[in-house]
Amino acid sequence: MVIEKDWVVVLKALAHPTRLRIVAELLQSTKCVTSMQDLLPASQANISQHLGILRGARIVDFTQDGAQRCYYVCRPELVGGLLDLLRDAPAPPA
Amino acid sequence: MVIEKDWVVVLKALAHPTRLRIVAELLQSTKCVTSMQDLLPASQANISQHLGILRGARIVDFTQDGAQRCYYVCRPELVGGLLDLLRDAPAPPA
DNA sequence: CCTTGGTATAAGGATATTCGAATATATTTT
DNA sequence: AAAATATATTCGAATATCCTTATACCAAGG
Repeated sequence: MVIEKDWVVVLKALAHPTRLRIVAELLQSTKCVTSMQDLLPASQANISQHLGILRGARIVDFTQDGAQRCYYVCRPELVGGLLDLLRDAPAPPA
Repeated sequence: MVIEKDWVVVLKALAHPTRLRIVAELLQSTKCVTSMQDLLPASQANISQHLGILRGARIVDFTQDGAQRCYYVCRPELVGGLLDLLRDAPAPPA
């Protein structure tokens, strides 16, 4: 199997607790940065930094709505599928 | 959705080109460290370190066969599923 | 027991991530 | 235009990751 460099970028972007929570929330519904502050224990600057990383991995994108940016997961099948697999993965045999 | 800390450990373990190649190879067939050296551009020590990380994430395990350790993916549905998703994921809309 | 082949670990320096603090930019409201 | 709101960026320090080198461990054969 050929490993694409892009895959590592995606995995690295998701391999952080805050970013994984962000995409999980965004899968439920699109959200602006301010409303994410109410859901996550992170500062505005930090959330914005994480969103920049997720955007760099082309996992999320946004639509501008006045001063707000409405973020959404731009590859929902991929991200949703990954979360499903992780949720349903049986614990490894001890 | 509740984000398990374990998920991040798994994602982090896979978010490295060498480790992703290791698990892709191990999905094909179990392999010992020496034979992985022929497949990957990495030193024995480095491969061993990566295997240690993958083992810490409970992604791989091994059976001892004399002096050799026969590594295998201990959660093939999870790892195989992740690779399938990445392979089939449509490029994000430009 | 000594050597050899297979694998793991320790130590170290280089590089990358992470997060807070401060600042910048853009948009709306007054 | 000034103030307030929403978001992004820059900088720096703490921390983590990565890889190389050297060394240790362990099992089998002689």
